[in-house]
Amino acid sequence: MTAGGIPPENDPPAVAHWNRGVLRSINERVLLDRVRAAAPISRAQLARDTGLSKPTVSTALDALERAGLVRAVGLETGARGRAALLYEPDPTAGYVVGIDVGRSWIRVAVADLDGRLLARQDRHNRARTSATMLATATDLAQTVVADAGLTPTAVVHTVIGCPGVYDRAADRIRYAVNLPGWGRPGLRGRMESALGTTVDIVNDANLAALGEYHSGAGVGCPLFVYVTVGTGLGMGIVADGRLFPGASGAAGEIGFLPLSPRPSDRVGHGASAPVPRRGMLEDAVSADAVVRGARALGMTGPLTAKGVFDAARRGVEPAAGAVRHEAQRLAHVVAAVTAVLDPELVVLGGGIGANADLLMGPMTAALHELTPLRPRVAASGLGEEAVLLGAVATAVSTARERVFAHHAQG
Amino acid sequence: MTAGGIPPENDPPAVAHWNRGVLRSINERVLLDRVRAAAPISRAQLARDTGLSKPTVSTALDALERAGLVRAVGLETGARGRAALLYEPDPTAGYVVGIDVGRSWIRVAVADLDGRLLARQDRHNRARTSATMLATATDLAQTVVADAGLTPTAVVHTVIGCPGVYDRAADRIRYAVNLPGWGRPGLRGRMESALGTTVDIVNDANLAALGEYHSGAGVGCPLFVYVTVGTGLGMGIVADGRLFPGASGAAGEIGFLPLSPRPSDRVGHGASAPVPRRGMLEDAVSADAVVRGARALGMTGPLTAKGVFDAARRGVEPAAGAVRHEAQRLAHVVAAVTAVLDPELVVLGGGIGANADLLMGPMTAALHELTPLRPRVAASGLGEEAVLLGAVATAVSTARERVFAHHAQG
DNA sequence: TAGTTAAGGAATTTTACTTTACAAACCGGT
DNA sequence: ACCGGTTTGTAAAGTAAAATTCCTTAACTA
Repeated sequence: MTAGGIPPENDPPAVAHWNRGVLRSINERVLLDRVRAAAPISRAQLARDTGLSKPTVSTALDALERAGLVRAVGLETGARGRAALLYEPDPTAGYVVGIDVGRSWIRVAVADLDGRLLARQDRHNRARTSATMLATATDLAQTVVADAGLTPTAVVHTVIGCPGVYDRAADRIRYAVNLPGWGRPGLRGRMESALGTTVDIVNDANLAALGEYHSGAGVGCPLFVYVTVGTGLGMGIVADGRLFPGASGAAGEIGFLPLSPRPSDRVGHGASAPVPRRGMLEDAVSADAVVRGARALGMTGPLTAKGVFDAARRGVEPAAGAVRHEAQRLAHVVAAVTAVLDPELVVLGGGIGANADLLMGPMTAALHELTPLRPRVAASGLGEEAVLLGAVATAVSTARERVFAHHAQG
Repeated sequence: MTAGGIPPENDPPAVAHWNRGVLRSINERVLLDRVRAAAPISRAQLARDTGLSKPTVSTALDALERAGLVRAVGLETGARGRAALLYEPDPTAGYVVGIDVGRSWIRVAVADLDGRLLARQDRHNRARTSATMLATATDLAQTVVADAGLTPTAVVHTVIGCPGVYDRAADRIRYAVNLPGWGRPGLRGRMESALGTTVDIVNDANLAALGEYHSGAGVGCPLFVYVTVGTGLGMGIVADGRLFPGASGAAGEIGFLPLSPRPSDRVGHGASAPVPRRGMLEDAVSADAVVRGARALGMTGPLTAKGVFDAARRGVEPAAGAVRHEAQRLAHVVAAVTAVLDPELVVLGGGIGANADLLMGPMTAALHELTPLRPRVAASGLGEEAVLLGAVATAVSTARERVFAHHAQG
């Protein structure tokens, strides 16, 4: 009959069934968002806020209540007319797990859909292989879920933060130099079957950035970057509340920033490179560099970056000099990022955020000499908690989507 | 009665009039997009593609046709059954003007809503004041509109590309060092009253990036940057087809990239700066730097960047060396951008794009030594036309939105 | 206790979609 | 030339969901 032997199934419509109750879903979504934003709130107020009619609000809210997404919370009394029934989002509609797999600590937290932490535990990360680290994390997660009095099936979603760039297509982590075996493919699938939830794996600096956006120094900021300096150098970019991941998830990997050619333009003769040597800025800015700088200025003995900062705080001059130099180098990093991205705000985390009292002043001064662009600069509001809180916040967002989608379609 | 003397106007609904025919608008929008994507196309095919029913498609398409947004274009004959009436977007529903105010040329083009150029003119930019430049541009625009046989009122929107960063809030251009008087506030208002259309003012590198996205080397690419090197250094970032403007519109101003500290970490004593001198990479990479490099390698006489490239193409060794050095420096710029943004593609324009045959090889080789990230690198597909075509393409997008919105709401 | 004000809900109308049915138009074959 | 097969476009009927209108209920106020 037709060309092929098998009658070709109609191509799936470019717009999947727009008309079967989609408007209803949209309205329910709008109402749920509004309840989240202005809880506790009455049906009548919702109608005024959204422009929907009262009957529509009522039926939609009934549906949301039956689905367990919102719940009545009390009566608004004291005003003139009839008392209003107030509603709020039901945080027990689902729970999430956030995990921070750091180089020395593994932290796990459980939260409800409001983002309230119900339980958490930290454990020293002594494992040095991918398998044991994964086992520690899942074990800890199960413990914490039990601590919160939840069954594992109540958990809707898990977000794991770790160093490196997770390549979703290949299901493996790239550029995670310090975690042996961590680059083996299939990580996500293993985590999902071990935890019994969906799992997202996200770079730790990116999660920290999202954490600062949701509850730290970057709350509500439409475009900011989170820069962390510690063992290495990392950055997360948050634009309009969402991560800017780059084409392969590697946006913000400023450890790969190259060292620029000398400003003096005196090129050598022939093939002698005008670039002094190839290398990454990471070596020049990370915690080790602070120690190296302090040694070069005459400090002796067993030194750590923290020790140098503490000494500088006590007024020890070589340490203070090393700190000033670190501020200079950091200013270069921030200036480079600023020239490319033009963020409104730069949040400093990691070791830098912890020593912002010393670094911020000279850093901003150096920055102002380097570029006419003037982003606000602030210290992290969450400190070491940033990654974990970011994981939880991201998981909550995803879980909210999923719970609503399940109600609307399933 | 209520608290305040003036009864407070109800807050505008958070969701602006969801009620009145929203679903209809959405469907009409979907249909119009589909007609644009697959013209010429029949009502029956539209129904199949969108998942809407045939009657719905018919009534919506009637509305679009009455509004002048689509038009019947012929009959599909030769197939099995009844001949189908075919529709296409009506490009005469509105027209746009694109203007490229460059340092030496002012270019103007008029296009219809399909983006087809109807007329264009270029004129040498001899003006050196803001006022005369503006007068030249508006004069040229009016001429070109007349050339196209249009009345000025047929033009819906104008987009102007120029150096610098347009600050929408302050209505003035910042960082446009080479255009005296161009930073005076009120530019947009003056242009709008002079041209009788709405006007957008956009950085020229950003427009070139959009041009490459719509019809150049970056067609359909979800994340790419356009880097232009000429008198200065500029960049535009396109993510998901839209410009990434940054917090103040200055994203991509890589002329402000700082020169990094020396990689050798030997900090000096006391306050002697570890940063050799403050300065911007722009000086080290722009066209002038090519000439300086060539002189340093022994070339004499009156030199231009173009001359150096031509000489290198003829095999003159000092020139070839200068080009290699330029490629090295350019690789540093690209590596820095890549570390921050992780683009899928880097499009090279301006003088670099014109000499991609010489630069691309050594540039990518140097890039691969600087970073493990490997963005694709390509030469501009539009050359000197990029800014103008980008202005037109952007104006077409805005005009399409506006024309449809006018039909849906007005 | 009566009056005022606002909330919630029922009945009705409006809008805009789908389904079903059908006439019109085109092709190919006899 | 004409007829069956096939597809397009439209008309009529049916349905989902929202708006409008109107009414009851509940709380505070005088």
